[in-house]
Amino acid sequence: MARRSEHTQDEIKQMVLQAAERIVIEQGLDSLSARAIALDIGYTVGSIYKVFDNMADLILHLKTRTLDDIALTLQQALVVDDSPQCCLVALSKAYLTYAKHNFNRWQMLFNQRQTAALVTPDWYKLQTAQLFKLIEGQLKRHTPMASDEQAHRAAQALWGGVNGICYSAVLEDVSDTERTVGLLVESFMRGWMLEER
Amino acid sequence: MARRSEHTQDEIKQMVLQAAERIVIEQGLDSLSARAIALDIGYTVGSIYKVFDNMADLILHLKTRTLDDIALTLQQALVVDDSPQCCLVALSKAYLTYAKHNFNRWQMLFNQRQTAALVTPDWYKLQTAQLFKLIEGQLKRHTPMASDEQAHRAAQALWGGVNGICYSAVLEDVSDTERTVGLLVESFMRGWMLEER
DNA sequence: ACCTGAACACCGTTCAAGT
DNA sequence: ACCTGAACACCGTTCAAGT
Repeated sequence: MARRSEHTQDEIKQMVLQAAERIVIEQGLDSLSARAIALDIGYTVGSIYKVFDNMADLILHLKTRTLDDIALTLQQALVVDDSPQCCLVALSKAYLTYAKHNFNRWQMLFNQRQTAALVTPDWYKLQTAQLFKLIEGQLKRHTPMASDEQAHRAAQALWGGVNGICYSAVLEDVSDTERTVGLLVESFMRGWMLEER
Repeated sequence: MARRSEHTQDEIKQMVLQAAERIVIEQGLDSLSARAIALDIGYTVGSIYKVFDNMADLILHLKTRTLDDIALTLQQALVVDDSPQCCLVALSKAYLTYAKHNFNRWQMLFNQRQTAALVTPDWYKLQTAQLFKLIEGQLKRHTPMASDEQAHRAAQALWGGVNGICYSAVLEDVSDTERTVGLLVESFMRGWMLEER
């Protein structure tokens, strides 16, 4: 069989990613399979393994795309003139909205399906770190005298917290999560500010 | 084939749960399969489907056991005479320690593998709600004038937050999570207390 | 009645063999 | 060189047939 190559390997890679993303968005990560992707792009499974090491590798690349998407959404939620506190509330609510509107993609980020075996590569860690940098920036704007280490830890606490609320909100369809997230951010900021430093 | 029944259905159910739990603890949820359980208890897969609807149902029962275990651990972390704030810090750190020491079981709680299809039954929701009640209790002890609704929302924010930090701590092996959790709880409490009510 | 064994429709992954 | 098709070792789930 085989056929004259109609696509470069790089084109196939992009086709695989797009098809996989569509499946995740429409049916969730559990429905993602190499065979489903192959069917979608008109190749056979073997071709997928030419451009990705395995499914875990592919999923990691899907996650990266989603992280990019989230970073973009958060950037757009920032209004330059607003106070740091307002910005942090805005970022949190934008994140929550993203999680609700892109449920399957967002949830994929926290699903360890097979990925557990994989060592998280540095470029992925760097990317999640960049999301935290966004929070750190606002915290340092809010409390300029905070050290890098303090701002870093506070960002970890605050954003980790926001993420946790989103998670339980979505898993246990809790209502009125916007207010809960708002309460966390505002209480935390008020209390953090007052910490002896 | 078939053989004279050596165990009641209820005994088999317990054997299945115990074997499944062992597999999850030792190898993680990804390694759990009906065949592996069957092999372990000396029956065939068919027997599992006599006592559980499907794997999702079985996993839900495993989750319940873990939630019970966590509730017990948290109860033991409480020292009656301590201040509410100290209790909340103690609860959070006990939870974090549990998550680290029982990684596979704890992570199972947040894995939606197949379970997504299932509607979360009320008894499961009630059980998670009871964990939150533990937090709510301390919050009301701390600020007796808070309404039920306020204490509930604060518990949601605070415990959701603690959980989120545990999650990112464990996924991205962040170090020094104890201090980050401490910072969240202490800052939140300080800020919550000062909220106009 | 209880349990088995085999089947069905799926997986991820590999690789000899075709073009 | 590129791609296929079939294979291998797994899944979850069902159910006729044995005891």
